Amino acid sequence: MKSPSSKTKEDPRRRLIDAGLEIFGTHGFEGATTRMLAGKAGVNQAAIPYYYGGKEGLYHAVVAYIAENAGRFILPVTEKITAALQTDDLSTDAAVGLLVKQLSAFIQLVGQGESRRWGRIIIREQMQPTKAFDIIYDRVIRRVHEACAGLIGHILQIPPASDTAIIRAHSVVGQAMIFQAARETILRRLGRREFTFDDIEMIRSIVEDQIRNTLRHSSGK
Amino acid sequence: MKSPSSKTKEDPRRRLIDAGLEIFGTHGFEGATTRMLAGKAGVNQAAIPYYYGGKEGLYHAVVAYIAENAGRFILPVTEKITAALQTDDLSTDAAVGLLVKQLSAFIQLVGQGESRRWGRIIIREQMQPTKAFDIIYDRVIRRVHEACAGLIGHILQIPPASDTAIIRAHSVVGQAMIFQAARETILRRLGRREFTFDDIEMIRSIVEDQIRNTLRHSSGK
DNA sequence: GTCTATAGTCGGATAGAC
DNA sequence: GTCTATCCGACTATAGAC
Repeated sequence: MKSPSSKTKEDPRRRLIDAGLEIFGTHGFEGATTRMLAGKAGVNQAAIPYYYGGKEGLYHAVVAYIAENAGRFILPVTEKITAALQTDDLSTDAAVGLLVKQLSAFIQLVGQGESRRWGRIIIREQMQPTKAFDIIYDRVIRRVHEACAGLIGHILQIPPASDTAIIRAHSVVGQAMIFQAARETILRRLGRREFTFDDIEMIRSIVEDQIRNTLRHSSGK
Repeated sequence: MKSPSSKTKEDPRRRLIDAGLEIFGTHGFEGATTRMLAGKAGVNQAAIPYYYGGKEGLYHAVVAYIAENAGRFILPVTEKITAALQTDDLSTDAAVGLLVKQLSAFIQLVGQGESRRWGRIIIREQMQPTKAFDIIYDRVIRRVHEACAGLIGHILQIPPASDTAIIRAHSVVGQAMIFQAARETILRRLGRREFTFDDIEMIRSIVEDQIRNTLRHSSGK
């Protein structure tokens, strides 16, 4: 079974993206070499300039790929939140529930083994945004953060664009992100090589705990 | 005033460390070049192999320098905690207070402008530990985490080496670390180029809030 | 102790065969 | 569309003048 003019074995473009997730994640953009990338993908080194115009073009394609996949997973919840915030008859409990739901989705995303590959790319971009960061920031990160800040503003009855709401939103989202950024340290402390299902569930429940307890007992400050 | 045989203008070793903080922080170990490092330090490129045996030797020296400075700042509180945990007549309120104090020290450390330079180095090492990570892990990170897990174990009346205590400790410390890791994103959301004093104080108070509310209302789970 | 010069390797992109 | 071969610049480390 081989279609006439589509894929002979598998699209080299796709394989380069896959290799990029691994290699850029491990070595960073500067540390990655086109030879590593081509080797991992099982294609020729000259294929990178050919298909993506160069190393940087491949990198941008990789980040866009990450944005699309992460977005497909968590943006549905985000959109539900945006809609709920516009109805104006959203109870505090419901808002807290939505926040927990958004964070749970995020933790699930971060918890799955695959995220090890692309997570490092995103954390690096968070530390030092390049042109590639705009791609994922506009498509995913900003939307999720605005939704969370919106919910927090609603719960604490403060403006969603206030510094307080923004910083609290980062604090909440950060709790989940940290298990991505400090993954190796945490695993070292736990004496494991990989998170178990129970670990993920425990992280989820701790974050839920912190959301519920913190937001319930805080005045808007 | 110039001592007979010590420093002519300023120790080139010191200047290389200083350049290393900046350059390794910006480009990572692989992305940094000896020419960048030497240029920033205002010394000759050959000075790096001469003084530190090579690029990697300089990198290790930089990480050791970070460990020492960060340790000088936060380990005093850590040691106070370790001592308090051994007395066995530590009240829950006092334990919570110590945890807040440890985190406040950490946030202050992370909040100061200088941390922008070395913070990225440490985050990178957390994501992908190299030999250099052992230096700062053993001297600082492990101690702080063990102290925090100890306090949390005490407060929640669970073993300090349990997965729950360890993960909760990471969750708490992570809340502060995220303002380092996601610094650029948060500043982008806030529309600033640098954290203000008020920002740092707000972060500190939010973390304190979360510690007090979460640990007070949680059963050990 | 600090410099210049250079050796030897490896980087990304390109030319051109097939 | 995929390969080999290669250009040329940049890399780290070293040799040796001063």
